[in-house]
Amino acid sequence: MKVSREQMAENRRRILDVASSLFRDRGFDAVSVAEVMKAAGLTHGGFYGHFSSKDDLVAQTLAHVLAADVGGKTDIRAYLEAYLSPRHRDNPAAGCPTAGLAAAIRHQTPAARAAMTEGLRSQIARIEAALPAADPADRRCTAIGSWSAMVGAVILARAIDDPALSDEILEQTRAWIEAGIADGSAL
Amino acid sequence: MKVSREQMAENRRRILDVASSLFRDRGFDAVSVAEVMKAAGLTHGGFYGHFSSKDDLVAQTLAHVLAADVGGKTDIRAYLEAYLSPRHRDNPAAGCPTAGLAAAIRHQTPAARAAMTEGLRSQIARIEAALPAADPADRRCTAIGSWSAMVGAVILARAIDDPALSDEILEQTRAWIEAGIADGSAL
DNA sequence: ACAGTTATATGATGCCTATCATATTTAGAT
DNA sequence: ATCTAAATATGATAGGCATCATATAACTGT
Repeated sequence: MKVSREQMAENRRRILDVASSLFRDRGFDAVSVAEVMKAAGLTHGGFYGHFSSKDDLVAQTLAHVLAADVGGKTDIRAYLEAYLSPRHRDNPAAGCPTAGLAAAIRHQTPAARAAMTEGLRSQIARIEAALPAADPADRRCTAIGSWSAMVGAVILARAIDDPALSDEILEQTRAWIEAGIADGSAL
Repeated sequence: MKVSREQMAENRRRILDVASSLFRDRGFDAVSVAEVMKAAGLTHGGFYGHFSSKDDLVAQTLAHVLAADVGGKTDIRAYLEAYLSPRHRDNPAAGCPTAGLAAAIRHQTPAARAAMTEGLRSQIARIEAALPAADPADRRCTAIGSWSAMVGAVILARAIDDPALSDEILEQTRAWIEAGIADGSAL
């Protein structure tokens, strides 16, 4: 049955929200359109009223979740600690979409790749801004290197079954990044 | 038709080889059992003579490809340069299985996770050994931090559609890691 | 209030794929 | 040489899923 304009907008938002969690949690392929709709409290039929295809949902979900504004000034140490924490590693559904989905984007449509490109660009800028003042070239190098290490560490920590090694990956990567931020940095 | 014992062993090896390339290239889900067999020059029916399920193939493929011995002493600079190169980024099928598959392993069976755990452990050891002598604790920190950054950078570089930014991710991550190796390192 | 439009629901359809059954051929033992 | 068991080929089977068709109901503008 028809619903109000705002209701429909809210439904759409809810679909994108639950899709982003489900995708982060289980990957694009393992989550069916019907499952997303059900999690949003709807049935599968209405899906194509909102999106033209599952690929479209994927792309829009990425744009939605990667646009998630980060508040004001970021405390880089606190961010690092939260990002490279067991808590973040163990909660992909609520965690960083880049860590959860970046590797899968290679197999998605151009629209999805474009969304990830913009997301990455702004994330790098965000980290650059949060870094202690320094030569801008060094700041960018540090921002990119640190972000690569953060994403890589969470992916690796999630991939293995040895809790001690997994914890160590997070902890050592954090120490390594902090060391790189601490010194004057750059070659 | 039946084939010789060695022929069968070679068939099995070829299945694992082509599977490892196909999986790295397109992901576990996007590659069908029939496609793997065809690429190995066989038909789909014989598959279950070699493996008990597709999950079994995935796990054995990982063990197979992650066991790929690395030759002798590694030159860390050369390794870094090759790993963080556009060439490696653009050839996932022949590239590092960790960069290509680590993120997907979260969704695989325990056997697959176990294979990745061992692969990661030995890769860290390999990098530790290749690092310039230093306090062992620092070496381990550097090895883990660097490996996280390498894997993360290739994943990010592959995920985006802007060639310039993608190149920059690789290049800056390389510079960042080299800077970390160069100085006395560690916090 | 009414009519028409439209958001969702219910109910197909058809494809793809993992897995299984059966047939065929030939290596390997006798 | 022959017989048997094993490896692969050919040919189902069945379930899941994206997508589409049609029905229903209720918002919106008049």
